Amino acid sequence: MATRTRPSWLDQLNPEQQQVVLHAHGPLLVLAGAGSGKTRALTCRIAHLISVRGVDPHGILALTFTNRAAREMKHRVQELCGPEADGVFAGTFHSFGARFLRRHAPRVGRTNGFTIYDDDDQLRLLKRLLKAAGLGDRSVAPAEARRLVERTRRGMDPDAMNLPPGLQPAALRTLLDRYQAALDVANALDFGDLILRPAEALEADPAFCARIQAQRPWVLVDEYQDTDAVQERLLGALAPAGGDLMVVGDDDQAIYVWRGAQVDNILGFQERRPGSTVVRLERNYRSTAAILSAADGVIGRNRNRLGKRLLPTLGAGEPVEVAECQDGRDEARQVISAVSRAIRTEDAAPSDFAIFYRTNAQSRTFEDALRSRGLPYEVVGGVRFYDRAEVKDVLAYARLAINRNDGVACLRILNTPARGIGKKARGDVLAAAADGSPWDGVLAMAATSGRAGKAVTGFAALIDRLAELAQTLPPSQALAGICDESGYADMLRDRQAADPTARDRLDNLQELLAAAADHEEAREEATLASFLEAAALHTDVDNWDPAHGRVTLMTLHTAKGLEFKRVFLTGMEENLFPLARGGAVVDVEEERRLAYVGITRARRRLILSWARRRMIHGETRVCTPSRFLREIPPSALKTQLSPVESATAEHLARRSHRPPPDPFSDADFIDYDPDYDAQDSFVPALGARVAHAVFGEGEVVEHLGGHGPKTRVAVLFPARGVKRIVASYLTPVQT
DNA sequence: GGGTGTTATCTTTTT
DNA sequence: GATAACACCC
Repeated sequence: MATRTRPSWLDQLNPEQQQVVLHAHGPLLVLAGAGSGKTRALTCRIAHLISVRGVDPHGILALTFTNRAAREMKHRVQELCGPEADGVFAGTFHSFGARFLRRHAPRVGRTNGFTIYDDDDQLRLLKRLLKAAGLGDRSVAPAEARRLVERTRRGMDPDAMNLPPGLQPAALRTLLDRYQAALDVANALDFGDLILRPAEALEADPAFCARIQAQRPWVLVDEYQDTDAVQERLLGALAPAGGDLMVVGDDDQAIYVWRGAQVDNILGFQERRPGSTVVRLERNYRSTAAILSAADGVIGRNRNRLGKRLLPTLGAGEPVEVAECQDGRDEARQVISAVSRAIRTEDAAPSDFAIFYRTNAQSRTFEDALRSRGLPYEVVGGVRFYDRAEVKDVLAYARLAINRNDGVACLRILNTPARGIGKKARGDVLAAAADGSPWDGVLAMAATSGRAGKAVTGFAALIDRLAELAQTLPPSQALAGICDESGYADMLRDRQAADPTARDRLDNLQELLAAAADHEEAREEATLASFLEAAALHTDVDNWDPAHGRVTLMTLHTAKGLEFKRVFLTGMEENLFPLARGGAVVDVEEERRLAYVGITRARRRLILSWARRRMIHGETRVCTPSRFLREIPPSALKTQLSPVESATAEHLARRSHRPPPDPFSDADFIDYDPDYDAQDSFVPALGARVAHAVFGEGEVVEHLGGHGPKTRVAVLFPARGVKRIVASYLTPVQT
């Protein structure tokens, strides 16, 4: 091997990081605790492959979950080895899938101009299909239908699912078929397709698959703990068993299990890829020892984890603080006062601060408080810019101009602004379309005389004119033309007197045009189509930049992967965090991992707040402090929690002093502590699908006795055989 | 057919 | 508290 000079940055890495960078060949699993420099190890490895081992950058594929993470990774590789890094593909799973499919569209029955249906598009389509199937009214909620679609994508069988009362497996199959057919007619693919279809295309043609593998033999995956079954399938196709696949993850930061991520991917990696190397990164370079102690105290309560240390490299730092507040407004007041005080007296900058919360609804009180104090702030997440109704409407015109068969787009703007195509005419259009696209219905209706026919003719002519714009003008000008020609901008202008939001909506359209202009700057060959794809795959955090110099407000989920000097973790109350649904906490361990993610974002200062009363769903509720507060070692806290709090959370305090059993002990049978999380356990029925964090998913084959959460059951795990387990260690698999 | 007002519903996290 | 579906009136 032609070894070039040993780069100086290699010496700045710790031995484990060096091991990652220098790893020669074969599968590599990196278990990286929070703040352990995993991105550094990842980027240095890529740089090392290129500049020392002489690997062709085009042979490197780095997959992440957000565009922001991908951009940052690429940027850092460029810093290390210069413009050579340009050849590396660093992108999200979805952007990789989209790019792959543009190139190989015919393999999945599409043309390369296919449209991407986002969540909202998917929901609208399902809603229409449900209505057409007579399941429209409350028997099957569209969101439920979407979950079922996603579940079948991950390989589940409708017959094995727990379906809502109004839906038979056969009806679900029909629905799925119609959904698929509608996507086919529309030349559209939904988010799930962007990953599933490439996997299927590769699996279907071994020679093709081998060619792709040879093109990009180096595959690196970040945040591996959040991959789902389909993503794992894609990775299986992209990297052969003994191939150079590197995955980096932290089972303690798995916060998307609710969305189908399977922690089993990371837990079972070594088994699936024999001969793999495992490296643990446990030295933390981000946070003070006090913050790490808090993080460790909380995550240590989880039973289902591989178990990692967080070794501090910094001093103890300031103790972690807990702020008790009277209500949500008081909480906002206290938090913002602390921010403002630190800026005044401690030379802190607004961008040092992050305010985290469990649900988006909590952001408002903080926004109000920040605004009245005149502090610059930025809310990241919530309603995505590209999900705002007016933005989606205008983009729907663009989509329809490019692709007349985009049914969701067509129906969305058929009568927006109002042009005389009401409920009746809309029904006629759909009837005329039959199994074809709604546009076929539009053309059929346009051929009729009468009032509706005339209106529809006008609509068809409008779309033809817009198509002309779309073909001849750059994206920003084409969109400007759409706002004008369609009458959409006029509609908003007319509404300004009556509707105070109309002004904001007009501003949003201006912002859309600006975003399109930015896109033109950034891409060599910017087209309206490429802008639409970027818009569909864009996330809110992609734009976030500490250089904006603002206080950052975001949910804990959005915070993953980021770090801040000073962090406020707010709403630390039972039922809010951990969040309860329908009166019960669904998965405490996942909530706890979320708390762990939040705590470990903080570099220097961490303040947790809780309110005695809080408005929830429009009514004031009395709250008790989160059990997670109790789980922080008292030695890491500035002030001890008051006795009142411990009285209200007595049972939580009691259980929190018991060490969790080791989930990896060799004992075939795991002992049960009745006080521990009893309220979160359930007793699965015979034949029920259940999940175990270590063994994965299985089926209950026998009841072995015991009562309530103590019930012991035998579970058949496809990969591991039959295990006898106490029910409380199992979670139901939603079907 | 369209626009307005009312009611009902449901509130998590998102590539 | 906010939004969406719904009913009613023009």
